[in-house]
Amino acid sequence: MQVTGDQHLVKRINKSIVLETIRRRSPLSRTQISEFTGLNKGTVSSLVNELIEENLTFEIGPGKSSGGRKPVMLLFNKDAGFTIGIDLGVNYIIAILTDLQGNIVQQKKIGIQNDNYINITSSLKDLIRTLIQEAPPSHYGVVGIGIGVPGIVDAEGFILLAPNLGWENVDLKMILAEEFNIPFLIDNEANAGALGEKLFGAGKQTSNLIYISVGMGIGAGIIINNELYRGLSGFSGEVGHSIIEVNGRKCRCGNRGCWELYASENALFQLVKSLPSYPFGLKEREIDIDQLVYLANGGNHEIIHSFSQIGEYLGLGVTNIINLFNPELIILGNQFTIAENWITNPLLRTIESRALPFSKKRVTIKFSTLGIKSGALGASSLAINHFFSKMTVSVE
Amino acid sequence: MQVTGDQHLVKRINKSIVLETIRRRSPLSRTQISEFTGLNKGTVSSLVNELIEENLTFEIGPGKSSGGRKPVMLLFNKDAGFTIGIDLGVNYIIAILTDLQGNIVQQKKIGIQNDNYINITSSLKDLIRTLIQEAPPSHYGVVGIGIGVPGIVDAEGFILLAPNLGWENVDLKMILAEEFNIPFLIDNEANAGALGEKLFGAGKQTSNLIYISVGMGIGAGIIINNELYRGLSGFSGEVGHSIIEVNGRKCRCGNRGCWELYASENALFQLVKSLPSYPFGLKEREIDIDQLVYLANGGNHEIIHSFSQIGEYLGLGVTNIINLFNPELIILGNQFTIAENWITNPLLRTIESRALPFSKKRVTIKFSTLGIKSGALGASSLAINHFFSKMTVSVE
DNA sequence: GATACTTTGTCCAGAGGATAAACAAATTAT
DNA sequence: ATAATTTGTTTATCCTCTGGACAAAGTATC
Repeated sequence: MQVTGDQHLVKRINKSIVLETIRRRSPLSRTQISEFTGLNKGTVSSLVNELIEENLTFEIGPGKSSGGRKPVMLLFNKDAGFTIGIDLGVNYIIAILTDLQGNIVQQKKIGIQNDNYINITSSLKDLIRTLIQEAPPSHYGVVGIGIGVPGIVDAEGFILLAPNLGWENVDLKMILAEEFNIPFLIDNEANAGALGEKLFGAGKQTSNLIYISVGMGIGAGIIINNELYRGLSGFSGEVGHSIIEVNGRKCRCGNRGCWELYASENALFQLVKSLPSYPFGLKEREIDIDQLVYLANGGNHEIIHSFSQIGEYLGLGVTNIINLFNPELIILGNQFTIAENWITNPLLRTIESRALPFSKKRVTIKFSTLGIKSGALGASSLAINHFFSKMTVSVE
Repeated sequence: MQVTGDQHLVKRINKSIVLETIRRRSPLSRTQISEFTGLNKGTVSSLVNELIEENLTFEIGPGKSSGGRKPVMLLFNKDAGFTIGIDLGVNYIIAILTDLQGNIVQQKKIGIQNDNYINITSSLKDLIRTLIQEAPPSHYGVVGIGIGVPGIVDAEGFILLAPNLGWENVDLKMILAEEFNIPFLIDNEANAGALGEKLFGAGKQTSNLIYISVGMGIGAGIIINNELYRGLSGFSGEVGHSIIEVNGRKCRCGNRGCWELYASENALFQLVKSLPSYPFGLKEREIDIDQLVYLANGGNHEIIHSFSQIGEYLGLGVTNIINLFNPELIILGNQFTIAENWITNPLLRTIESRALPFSKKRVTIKFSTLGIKSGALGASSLAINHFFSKMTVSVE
């Protein structure tokens, strides 16, 4: 049984369109909505009034006249509800509270170094509890909680495998739903990141983009026609395990020559450990990407060369992605972007010399600008998307 | 300005649904359509009557009673119009005439060995002219002409590059439209093949599939959520040029270590030429894939081993595709499928040992069953799709 | 074979929502 | 002060779907 057409569907479609228009273009007047959408003035009027009753928009008073009666300007009510976005990292949890436009109103960060499963879930619950309490009063309250996980998550939010957390087959959603009666949206952190960039970051103007998350491993989130592509079981984008060297090193995934063996944070650390002057006067536990960037900035040629080498390998995989998808936009995100200055040139050089001319010509490469909160923001955007998708229909 | 909802949209949506239901499930009765779709009986009745007036369906008389009045069975009128599908190969042109269900009613094949551009377009026109004349009389006539081209084609059907034909920037659509006032749909042969498999072949039941065309080069057509994914400029799927060997052989695309250097028909020929007992008593010009399969069937171990080696490399690229897309179904098509018996085992073995467990578990690998006409059928399906898409809307 | 029950497909009144046009209110231009 | 313009609401009309009534055409049962 499918979605058939009737008057209610028509109304839902048009109400979606009006709400989307207000979300994207407010402040604006009813007449402007009518012009932008092509809907009749009367129709817009009645739909807007319903949206006002539902607390999703409100009037902020008269605007400028253009030679007649002054328009009544409408604003999207971004404070009608709030979302919580959580970036569940390997060593940390970042949790944010955002309004419906993704503005951060509250944030927490805690360390979870080598913590076990019980402690992590308990910390998660604490964070969520606190943020819910700190949420300003609003009509819809906290409408959803998004969580980005460094691992393989299926379409229902079930965590199949998160190697760096040591998790396997964890139904995080169920565990959290015991305490909180709020929709949970759990997804791979690369998927969350892609959506975040699409809604709030460098990808706002773009309907086809690929977000490449370079951290300890490599993952990718694919947005096609403004929608996240999830593949068959919801865990596409395991691009870190594509083969770029047939007889390359062994990977713990069972394969050989996987891209992330040559181009991730992990790969960088391996490389750095083999350098003559390692450990550069640092204690071993202090070797992390921030320190390495610091050393590179200080002029350490060995480190600079290492970054350059990893940057080239990064470029190889990005080239493959460009050739395969022919995307408008590639956004590089996660930890490794800290090294942007040291990897940009080798990265772009590799792409320039290797990618197919046709695809290369129109693709843009950007680094994420959402910073350290990009993962959490992406997770929030899962929740925001979910909240609006319930009241939204589109036609093709 | 977007698509807004009104009564006409409702009607179009429901008429689409009814037509789709008839196309897919006929013969069936009005009541059955009502049950399948959830539409009211009266609504179905009036929409079906319109479809009958438009010659897209017709009544074939009473069906079996299930304890009451006999239903009037409806059939999709597959002969309401016809399409022409053309596989523009490197050495040949295959042209077929099909009904609206993709049944072949007429076919032609000609050789175009090393023919120049003028001769090829003139041959194309001849073929089209002939097939139009041979089309049975019908209400809509020839509703579209699809052409699959071995090269890079943009979203408007403009041929950017077809190296094996020696074509660059050819506006084939315009050239043909001079003589024929029929919609032309021109696309990469892998895209056409993917659509063909989705509509008529091994992919009927599947909404996410990838068709990999292995001929002189390798291309792929990607179908996501029942739709062809075209990327930014309409020429995604240049998967043959993904890097699988960082410092591998030079490719004429400018890159190194491209997959198709190791896994295509071309790669096989290179490999075979380096064998000790080459040319196996054949004249050089007789070395083609059919001959090699023939020799392998005759027990030639060197050839068998070559097939096996190419099969393994094929498996490497297929593994990458599986890891990246996590598709439900992979269909291997084009010339190389002739060697199915000799490459299946090494191919599957490689995938088995290399692909990520999660993705591997649910993917199915098939060989195309549409045979030598698969390209032309795919091209026809472009035209059929176009014909119905004009009268079709869908809601999400 | 007569009667009751089922199934099919059409018809019709009613409902919901969009549209165009009329209109009132508010503002600028002359 | 009057005319013209712009905004947003109201109203009459149109379109399409829906549910229910109904006629036609079967089957099942006694």
